[in-house]
Amino acid sequence: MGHPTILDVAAEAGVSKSLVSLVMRDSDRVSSTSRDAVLDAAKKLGYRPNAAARTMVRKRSLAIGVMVSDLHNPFYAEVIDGIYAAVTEAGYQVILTTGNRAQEKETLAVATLLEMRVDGLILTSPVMGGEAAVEPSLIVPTVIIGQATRAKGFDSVTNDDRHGSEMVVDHLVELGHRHIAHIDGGAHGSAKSRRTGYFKAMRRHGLEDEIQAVRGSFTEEGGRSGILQLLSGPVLPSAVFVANDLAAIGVLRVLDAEGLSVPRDISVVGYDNTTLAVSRRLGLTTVDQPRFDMGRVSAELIFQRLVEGRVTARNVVLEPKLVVRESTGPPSFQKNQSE
Amino acid sequence: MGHPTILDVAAEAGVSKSLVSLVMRDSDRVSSTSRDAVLDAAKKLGYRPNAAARTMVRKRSLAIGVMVSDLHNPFYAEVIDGIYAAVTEAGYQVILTTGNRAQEKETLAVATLLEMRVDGLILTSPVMGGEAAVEPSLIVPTVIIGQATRAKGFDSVTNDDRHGSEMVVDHLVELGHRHIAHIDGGAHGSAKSRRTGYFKAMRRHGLEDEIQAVRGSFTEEGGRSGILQLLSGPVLPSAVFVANDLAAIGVLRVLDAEGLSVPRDISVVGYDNTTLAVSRRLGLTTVDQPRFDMGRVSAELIFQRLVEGRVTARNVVLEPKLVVRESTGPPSFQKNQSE
DNA sequence: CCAAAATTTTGGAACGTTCCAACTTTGCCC
DNA sequence: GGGCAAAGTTGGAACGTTCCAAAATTTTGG
Repeated sequence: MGHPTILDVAAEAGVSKSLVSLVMRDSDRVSSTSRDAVLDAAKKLGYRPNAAARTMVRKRSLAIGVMVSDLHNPFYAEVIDGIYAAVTEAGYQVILTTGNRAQEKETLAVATLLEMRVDGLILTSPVMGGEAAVEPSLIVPTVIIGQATRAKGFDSVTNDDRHGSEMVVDHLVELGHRHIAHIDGGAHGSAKSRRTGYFKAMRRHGLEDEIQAVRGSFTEEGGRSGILQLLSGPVLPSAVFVANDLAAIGVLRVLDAEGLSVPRDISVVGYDNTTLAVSRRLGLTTVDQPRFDMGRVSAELIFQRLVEGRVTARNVVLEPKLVVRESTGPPSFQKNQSE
Repeated sequence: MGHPTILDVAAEAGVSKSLVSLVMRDSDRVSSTSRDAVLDAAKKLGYRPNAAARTMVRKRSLAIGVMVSDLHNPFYAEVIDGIYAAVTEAGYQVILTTGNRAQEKETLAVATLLEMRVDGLILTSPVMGGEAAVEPSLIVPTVIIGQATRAKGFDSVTNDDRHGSEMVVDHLVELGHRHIAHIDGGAHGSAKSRRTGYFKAMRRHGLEDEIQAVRGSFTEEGGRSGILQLLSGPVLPSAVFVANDLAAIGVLRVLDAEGLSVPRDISVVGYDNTTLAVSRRLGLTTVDQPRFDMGRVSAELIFQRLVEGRVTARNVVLEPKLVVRESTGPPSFQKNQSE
């Protein structure tokens, strides 16, 4: 036969099913005699509560569902750590699914979680965009990580991309750079904010004439094509701010092949502080998003709705942090003169 | 009110609950008139099946649970891709939990899956070891990935670590190396097999006198301490085979700091072919485990038990593949003379 | 147009748990 | 030692679905 049930345990222990249920839920209104008898019987039979039955009668699962957009990107691992921390502290469980960066699979992954009747839903940078989360959010508290949104009904947690970019420019200016180029991440939401931050900071430093932004993407290839475009221009910038670490790696590869030395000939900065950035030989100066906190806060937002009954949407923006490594340094004189 | 039920849909569509159930399960013995009416009603109400109720009455969940030991390690992402491929093809769903490399959290993660009544269980290199899987496997088909085991009752999928190591030594010998050292991965299961493969291949090439194995671990620090030990010896080996890529990165960092050039002064090989290995400037020669296939085969093993009724345990060993990059080359003459 | 066959639809039981109100037992106090 | 409160225990209803046997409807064929 299959799994033993609460009734099997009750029979074995010589008590009623209700009492077994109480013991399993750790009630304090059970005599220690009965408790021991029940626990012994449960152990003997290898009893394991049936979450499906519990979920059905309680009308909640005590589980938070997380749709991870891309398991290959180590960025999310730490976000999930933060989610786990807050969720388990609240006595809930975490269930993960993944959408593999494909819209249709994401929808499926979310559907799976909703059918399981998770009590809350966290979506990490869904490709399907904020809009697709509106429907789930009608049913269950929903948080989107990494995608600011004006859509009502659900919460979001992001880092301040604009400010992060400004910090990058500030850092480079402080080192003495003036001609600072930007390879952007495309039309994506946070790519746009990073680009805006770059523009804003350049202007603030009175460097509007030095602004040079080329189109790229959040991939290695995006960085590669961006830097090739810059290299083909009349003047090489003394520093490049690339939309993310992955693209920055593409830039470094090209510079390496061209025989240009970093940071002597040109400084390079990324964004995200992924493990790629700390890779050997040359550490990449980059911007660190508070990943753990982003996860933790997301879970907390859910419990605010679940426990405290909050109903108005909240968009939490966390501060990123500049991480200076060896890929940035003062500009060389030759470069400045060639201007 | 909360989620609409099958009864709400039935009332809306003017049919019985049984008919709604039939439509939801895509039965072909439903008139198209009724089908349309039901689907319209379901859409209008935003009906979503309740997996808990379904699981309870059907006594199976149509879900395969996967305990991922470490989300930070990109190694597992591709394994999970393989699992997804096979599982979704079979019409099942994948549910993930993670144990974060902590025995107690792993147990919890597995318990969560078992309480959800998953129909199959896949554990990726559990720290808790094979033994802890014996109990679950009594209840549900269980596969362990990355840990060969003689324990009965569950299946396992591993790569042939021993053979992989032999290929590394063969490659180095072919390049002309004789003094090949090994930094091992500790007492772990696959670390032992990799070590054994190294010994075996060295003997096969008549290089037993050149054998030099030092203790390390599957971490960057393990590689670092291992190479420092070798550097402090009287003679530097002309090649080092490190237990995994992460540790190999540690080795490269130290060599870099010491001003030693790879592969001119010394060749370095890793294991696992993680993204670390393809990182910029210097590609790491390493051994690629067929990760996708490991995942796919794991899922298939489960379905063999579930569908075909297989009961005897199977331990599948897949062939790894040597990936030659720039971190290996012929030994320099000086090094050989210094012998 | 009728009977038989085929197709479509239906209500009730079951799944394993929690909740609740009610029942039984124990402990306490005068 | 009797009464009362507190503590401990209990059975039945409910949760939302699937399964099943049976009922209702439609189609077929003579």
